Amino acid sequence: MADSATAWVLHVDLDQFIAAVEVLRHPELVGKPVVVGGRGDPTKRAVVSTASYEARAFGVGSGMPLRIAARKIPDAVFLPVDAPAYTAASEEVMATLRAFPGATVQVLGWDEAFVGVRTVDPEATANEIRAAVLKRTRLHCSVGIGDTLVRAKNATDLGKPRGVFRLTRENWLDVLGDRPTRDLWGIGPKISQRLATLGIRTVAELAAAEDQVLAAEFGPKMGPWYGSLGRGDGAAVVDDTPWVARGHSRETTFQQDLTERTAIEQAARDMIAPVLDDIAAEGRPVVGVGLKVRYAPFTTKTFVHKVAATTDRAVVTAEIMALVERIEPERAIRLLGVRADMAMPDGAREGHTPTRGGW
DNA sequence: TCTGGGGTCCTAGGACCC
DNA sequence: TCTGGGGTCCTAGGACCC
Repeated sequence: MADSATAWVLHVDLDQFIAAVEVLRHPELVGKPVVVGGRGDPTKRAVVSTASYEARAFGVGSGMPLRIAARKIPDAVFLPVDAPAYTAASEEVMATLRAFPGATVQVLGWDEAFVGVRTVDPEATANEIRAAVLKRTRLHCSVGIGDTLVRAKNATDLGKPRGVFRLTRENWLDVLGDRPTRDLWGIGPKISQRLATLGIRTVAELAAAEDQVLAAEFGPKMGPWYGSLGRGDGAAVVDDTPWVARGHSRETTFQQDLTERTAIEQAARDMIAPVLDDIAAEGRPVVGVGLKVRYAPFTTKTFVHKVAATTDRAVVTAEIMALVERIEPERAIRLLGVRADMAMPDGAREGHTPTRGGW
């Protein structure tokens, strides 16, 4: 009874993570506009992974084509994506979080995680975490505090950079009520547009919308789910059960569109190998395969096929190559993707949301 | 201005069965 | 000639996230 601490959800999010990692090992880049994306060549087809705050001041941000970024900042520093370096930095950050006494850590990506804690002063705990991460990794982060996962996640942006912000049932609508629904995690451009056709434009309007109305437009699960996002409701307990991948894939956008059948087949074979390596590393059988093809300029088709459980690389390869046969040979190919899905073990964590499996 | 790569989950519709 | 009701499985497509 002496313990008056209560359970809180913290959302820890590194500031400009990828750019920050690059600046750490290239100290001469401090204060410069740094743009990380693709192979670091702004004349190629690729997009920005992360831009430093200096680059963002010029209007460059994630998802923007590198060509456009180069036009906006001709003398920016362009760097290639170095996934192993970011994975290593990420593991240091996550280890720091897990070392926190009593913390439950649920990783969401390279640069963010939910942390469940019991504390009387969540702001103090958040700042202790920020200090610990900075000390061990020299990386700055921001922390959102919430009484649910959704509220903690939405709070983080309000604290950025290098800050802390708290969102609870009490202040949720005061802070976010007048904002567009697009600002919410899980509401993208398409859904916010469809919501607008129902007369729902703000977070407060979404929070007040009836499940029945939302279900009629978006389906029995997604409709009510969007309503709960508007209220910030949902899970309040951080779940650190290990995540089990559903499948693995590779996809490639060609610098020049492919038109030759043999070139397409060779590209597919080249992409299958690393997928099979990923799957072999998990030691689980393949139960489905898929193929994605983008016909230039921008029409995407997918083909999927269930297969009897197998660990035989030749069988999986043959199944995918059979899908390749369905590509229309007379059309130019801009993108090719191959995928394999694995059998799920008993007791694996269920996905809870459409946004991302596992939270 | 021209749009990456790796994931996850939901919905609609057709096939098929009883 | 007109044609039920419920259920499951599968495929294709769409939407979102980092």
